[in-house]
Amino acid sequence: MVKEKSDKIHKNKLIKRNKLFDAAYDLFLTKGFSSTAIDDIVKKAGVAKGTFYLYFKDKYDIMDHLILSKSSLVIKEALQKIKDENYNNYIDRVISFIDYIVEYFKNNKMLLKIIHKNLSFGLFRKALQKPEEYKEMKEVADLLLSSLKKEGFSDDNIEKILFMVIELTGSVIYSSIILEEPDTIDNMKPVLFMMVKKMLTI
Amino acid sequence: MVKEKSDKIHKNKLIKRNKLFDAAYDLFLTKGFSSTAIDDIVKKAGVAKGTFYLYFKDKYDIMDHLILSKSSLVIKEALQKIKDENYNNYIDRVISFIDYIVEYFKNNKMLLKIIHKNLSFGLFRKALQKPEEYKEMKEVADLLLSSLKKEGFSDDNIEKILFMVIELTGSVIYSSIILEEPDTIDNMKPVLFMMVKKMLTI
Amino acid sequence: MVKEKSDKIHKNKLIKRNKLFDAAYDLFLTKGFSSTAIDDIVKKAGVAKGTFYLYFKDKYDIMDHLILSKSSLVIKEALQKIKDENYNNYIDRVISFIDYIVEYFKNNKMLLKIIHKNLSFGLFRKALQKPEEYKEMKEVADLLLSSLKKEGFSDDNIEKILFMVIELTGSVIYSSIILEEPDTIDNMKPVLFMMVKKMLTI
Amino acid sequence: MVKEKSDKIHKNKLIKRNKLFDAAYDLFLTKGFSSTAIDDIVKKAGVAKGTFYLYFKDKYDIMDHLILSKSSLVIKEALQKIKDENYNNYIDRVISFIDYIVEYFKNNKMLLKIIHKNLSFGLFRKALQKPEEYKEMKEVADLLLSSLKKEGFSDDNIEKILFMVIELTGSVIYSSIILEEPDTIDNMKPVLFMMVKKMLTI
DNA sequence: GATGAATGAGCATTCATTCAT
DNA sequence: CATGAATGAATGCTCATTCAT
Repeated sequence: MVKEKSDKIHKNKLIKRNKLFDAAYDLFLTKGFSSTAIDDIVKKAGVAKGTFYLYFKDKYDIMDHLILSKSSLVIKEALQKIKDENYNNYIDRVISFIDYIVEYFKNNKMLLKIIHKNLSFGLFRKALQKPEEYKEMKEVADLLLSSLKKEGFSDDNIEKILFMVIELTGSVIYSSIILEEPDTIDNMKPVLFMMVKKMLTI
Repeated sequence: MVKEKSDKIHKNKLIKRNKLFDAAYDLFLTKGFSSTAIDDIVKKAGVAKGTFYLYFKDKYDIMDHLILSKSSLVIKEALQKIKDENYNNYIDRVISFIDYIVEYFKNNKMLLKIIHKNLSFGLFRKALQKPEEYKEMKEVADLLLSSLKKEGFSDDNIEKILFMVIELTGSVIYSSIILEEPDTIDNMKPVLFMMVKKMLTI
Repeated sequence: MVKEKSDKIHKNKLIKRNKLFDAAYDLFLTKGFSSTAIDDIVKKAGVAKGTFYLYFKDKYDIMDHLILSKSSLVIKEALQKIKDENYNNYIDRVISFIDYIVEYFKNNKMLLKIIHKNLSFGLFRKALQKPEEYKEMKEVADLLLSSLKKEGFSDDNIEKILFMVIELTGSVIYSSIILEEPDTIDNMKPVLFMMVKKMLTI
Repeated sequence: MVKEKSDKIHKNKLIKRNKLFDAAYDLFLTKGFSSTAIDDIVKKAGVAKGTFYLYFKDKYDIMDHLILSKSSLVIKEALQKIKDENYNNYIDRVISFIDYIVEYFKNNKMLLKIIHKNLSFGLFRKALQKPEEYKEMKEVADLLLSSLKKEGFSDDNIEKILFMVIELTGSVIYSSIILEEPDTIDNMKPVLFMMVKKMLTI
């Protein structure tokens, strides 16, 4: 009886939190981050202003959670894809991984605009640090790292190189999709892949 | 006589503009951009509030000019350096260019923080588009581009590759100097150079 | 219990709104509209600045409400008077109605200054459009309209003529009371009544 | 020699003043009075800001001159028209006078918006008080007044009645042309004429 | 007379945060 | 847990006016 009740309460709490989360996501996408006031979020979520502060510290807090959640999703999907495809070649795996992310953001420009240059290694690392939630991710990520290790890259360098690949990818994706600078993403992709291949070849 | 007069006025205007410029620079460095109010800037510059709006549209406007001015300076110096050194090898030239910039920002962390990830190709291009002011820069930049061309890179790819080199460099510099992520800049440098060499080798 | 609570809150809100309303009225009367800052209003009302925007959109909004409220009051009283007096003659009714308004503003020059030429048909109509609040007004107004109709005025013309009578009265009241132009109100009144009688005679 | 010179200077002064005048007129018409800054006026006029203050006290000053100038023009034209037409009947003369003004503002809504309810007797009187400039106007106005006098109106009442006719006309013109309230000007005109006739009939 | 750079008071408006209910 | 009225500091921006040249 008591357990049921607390479950219900817990569920209700989660519902409110999610309502805020979704409302914020929608508003950040449509109005942009800085133009979205907490007032807007709570109104859209249908809760009182004070309630917001029960679940999040401030606008930046909910934004951080949003970026983490949305980016983790993409990365998760991308990792799942290369897990499913079973490439022999580790480079093809990375390229496929990158390709998935590129295509994802081609279709989600607004999200890309928001998470902007936060699409970075730091995020990647953060995602990997929540082991409970990202067990499977970690698993696949390790696969990638061990592949590179097998190829003869030094332990020290593997992480750094992966970091650079991710940063480069993030930069190109943002710049070419949002600004078409220096060219469209479709024209950049072959060059990007070429560069990534070079970077990952010993 | 008349000319002298207008010269003096013109000079005075330049002085005021620079006062605002310098004040804003100092404040952005110490307090950060978003914590700096226009009130702070004019107080530090010793001019009236309205004067600010005589020279700049708003805080973002002065920031843009600041980023462009400060970054141009670094790039100019770096280009001058590789011009002076007369390398035979075009890759060495690029590496030397990057090295200068890395070292510069190692000693100017606050500036780096401010111009953040604006240290990018877009900026580079902007600087090159002010021909009157950046004649020498253009000259050396062309040298670099022609070197790559000579090496057999296709016209189409040269710009894209250079873009990626710059973006990667910018990302690594920012991340490693400010966040020491994934490692310190000194530990990242050799790997960065390695990657850049790979990217620029046909 | 719950009802009591919400009643209390509702009451408090009304009190705050009225405080702002009264403060604005006082200030508009003494300092004039354009010289009154929102700062002045909230200071006088003893509430925070933000509170103002909880109840009114801006200075013009509170002004509109003020004009409507104050003018409705006068019109209401004037209508009540002619209702009480039970004239046989419809023209005497109108004259009496006008006379009440003239005398009212003779004793409230400051209010007249504020509502200026807003004392017009538009206002009159606005007031009549809030049926819940102005049921009695509507009732008496209809009496007036039907009187004119009975006299043989065409339906189409009744409204127009009434409009003109009101506009003329408003103009004369403002001009003669505030500017004594072209003469004092006491000297204008007989001529005004004469004109109104002519206008309402078929 | 000296005279020529001062003539030229005087001419130049007049040119500048007129430039400001025309610029202000254009801007008030297009942007509205309160949205027009002195900055806008001087920029459009092609003179320096300080120059404005050489000719006008402030924005209200130039506005007053504008209203007087533009309204005088209309009234002058209307008076000229009834002078030319040589009606026997004084009422027809007044009706024709009003008709001219109505038609004028039907085609100059923007001007009407600006001079708003300033189209009043006060203005009429002001115009008549500048004898040098408005000699002809005075002449025709006197014709009108004497006509009414001849009809048996008492000296005292003539001015008051004329005042009311003008005020009523102004109100109806503004309300019906700008707001179409309570009806369009074309529907209001016959009723207005009817009322005016009644007011002017002994 | 003419200029236009400089001024700075003045003001509306926003919005994160609190807290009594 | 939830509410939402109240707060008031913070701040960008305008614009009439002045005055040295």
